[in-house]
Amino acid sequence: MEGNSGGGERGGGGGNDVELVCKTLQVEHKLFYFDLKENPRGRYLKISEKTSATRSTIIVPFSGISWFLDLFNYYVSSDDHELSSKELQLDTKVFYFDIGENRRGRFLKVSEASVSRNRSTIIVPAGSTRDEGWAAFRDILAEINEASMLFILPNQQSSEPSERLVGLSDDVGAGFISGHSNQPVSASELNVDRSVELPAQDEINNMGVSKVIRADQKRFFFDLGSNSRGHFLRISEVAGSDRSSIILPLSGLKQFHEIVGHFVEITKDRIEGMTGANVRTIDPPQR
DNA sequence: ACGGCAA
Repeated sequence: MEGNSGGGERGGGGGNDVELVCKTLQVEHKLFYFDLKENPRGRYLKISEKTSATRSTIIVPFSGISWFLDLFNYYVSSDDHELSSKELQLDTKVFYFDIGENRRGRFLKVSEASVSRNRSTIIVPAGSTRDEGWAAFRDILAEINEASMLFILPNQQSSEPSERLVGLSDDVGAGFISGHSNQPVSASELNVDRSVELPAQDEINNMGVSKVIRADQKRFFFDLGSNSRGHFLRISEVAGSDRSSIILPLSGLKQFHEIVGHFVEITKDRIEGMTGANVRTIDPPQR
């Protein structure tokens, strides 16, 4: 997309990265490009704002896409002028969302700040009626978020530690993790020793929330835990004396939920009438 | 076709 003529980009410019999804949106006289891209390091969403004279780009880590969607939903659906600024921290990057207004109207400024690069910013006009500029932007994010699920790999979250979600400055909706309650996890803690597997059985410090479900002959245990590298959900399949687990960093939990919802949706005529009646809360495991 | 941000 974006008329990459000549192929001059190389060495970190992302010019050779594979484009998975490309969309454009015009809001007033601005053109926004949304490119979901992939390279050997992982996936990311590039959002560019193009006017006749200028171009500005932000790079959203894959794990941040659904947070962007939620934040735009917040700015679209919240009432009038009680909108506050928000911060979204994604490992090494922080995104700042700020409302502004001038004689051309209201706008949402989204700034990306990272240690290595200059701050870059895009500005999304609210639009004249019902925030339709923001709503259209939100709709594109929703489409990309939806489409990204079709590309996701089982390893996506845990294989991309640089995209680990750290926290959000403020609660803006039911789906948000409140990063300031309990013990916020610092980025430095999360970045320690990336080469090691996330948890070990004996360093699990459970947080008192466990569930078990029975499906046919299998039992699945869901346990929250944490270690020096952060919080995670462990899902264990237990059959006889064998137990195998997957470890899901909390940064991946939201997308995990959305993907499960996707499969519930497309299989709903086959699972109709199967309730969650055999789900019960159990005592937390002892260490 | 605007034009914001902010170095």
